[in-house]
Amino acid sequence: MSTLSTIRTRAEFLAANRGLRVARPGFVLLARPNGGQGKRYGITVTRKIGNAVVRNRMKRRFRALLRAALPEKGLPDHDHVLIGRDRGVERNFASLRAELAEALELAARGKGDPPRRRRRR
RNA sequence: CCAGGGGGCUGGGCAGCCGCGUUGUCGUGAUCUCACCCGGGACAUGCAGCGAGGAAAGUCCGGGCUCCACGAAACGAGGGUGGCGGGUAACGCCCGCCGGACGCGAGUCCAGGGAAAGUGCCACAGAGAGUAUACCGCCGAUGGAGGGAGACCUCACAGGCAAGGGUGAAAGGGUGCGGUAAAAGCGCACCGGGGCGGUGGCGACAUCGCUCGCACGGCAAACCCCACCCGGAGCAAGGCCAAAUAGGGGUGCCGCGUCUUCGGACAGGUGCGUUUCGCACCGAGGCAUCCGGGUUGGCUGCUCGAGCUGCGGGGCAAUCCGCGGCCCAGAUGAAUGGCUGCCCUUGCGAGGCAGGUGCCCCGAGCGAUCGGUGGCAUACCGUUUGCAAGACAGAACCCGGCUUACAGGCCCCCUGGCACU
Repeated sequence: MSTLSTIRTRAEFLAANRGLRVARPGFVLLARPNGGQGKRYGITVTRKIGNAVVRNRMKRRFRALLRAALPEKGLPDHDHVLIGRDRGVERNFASLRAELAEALELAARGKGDPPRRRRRR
């Protein structure tokens, strides 16, 4: 039973940004292989979304989503990062759940939007 | 009942399923580890306890704590505070009181020391703005000119005045009477103000008496003066452990010794051994500065504290004292949650609906009125049902304040008005 762990350093978040990218109305899912670290997740909600109360609530709801979905549908040995979007604030929970399942499936099949940060280094 | 003033409290409730953080003389373990057992530690899991706010916010004051600096201290610089008394660890906070301004009142507001130490400023308007002034105006007693027999009249030249008009935020005390040619603290009364004294009060101050004809406009959130207070930086403070870097390069300054047959020898430096001394290595580098490279993990600080609460007592109060009880977040990409149901509050909509209310109908009664499986209406009270909404806002070392944000609800005291008894 691989336990879910979180990613927490800035470098890991930046690395995830170069992986697969699937955008949904409420959030953007990033997925990237992490070289045998198991399933890990991270959440990013920027100041643009709202004040501390709004951001914290969004993180908690995302965390609840990920804990429910990842053990079954998550990509093994990948880092999963959810980025909050404006429309995800107080979005219907069932919709979010469906969108996450959809996004994970797309990611599993290797389909995603092109990485945002194009060509660097 | 209407309008208003002051103060305090609260900040949705209950339940179910699935989760998170932390604590435990707690239980479990074919797990890992110290070191094989015992035992300890780690990890997982079960159980039990606890788990955001009144502002956790802004980071504006005051402290605790930590490190740094410092001979006590004084003076100076810089910053702050500013009626008086009290509370406090302390404060720029709080309470009470004083003074002023506003309000019919309950009450509210005040950066509220000094303008008689000095400097400075007072825009515009206005004649004049702090050495007062004279635009319009008033007078013209006195002197002058003219007239008249004279009383006196005319002129407004000398001159007198600052009452009235006008300007302004402010015009060098105010009102009234007397006085005068017209005026003026010129005189008087009252009010205001200065000085001296008495009384009351811890005090700010109040009050009374005498006295002075009035001198002292405003601004100190202008400089300034006076009194009092203040060392600096902050939990990314500070402490411990682990890991990593392995000694690279540039520039500047100083130095690079003596002998030599150029192989070395001596002097010198470093390390080791207990030492005279021996062995090994170095024999050109040293210092300063800049660049480059590496680490930016864990534990601790870290939550029991100027703590919360009940009762009793002192005090008008802020608050203090005594006794008893309680343990109440410690996260770190940052726990305290996700979903659902019922209830509560508010708003919007729907159904006349077994209630109320109004009208009608029928019946009874002389009548007030009463009765009805009766009809209609219902905006109001109520009821059923559907939908929506439930504020401001998330601890980050900890306290005491201030300020700002905030849906709704509850309680207490007081004022003015209306009505009733």
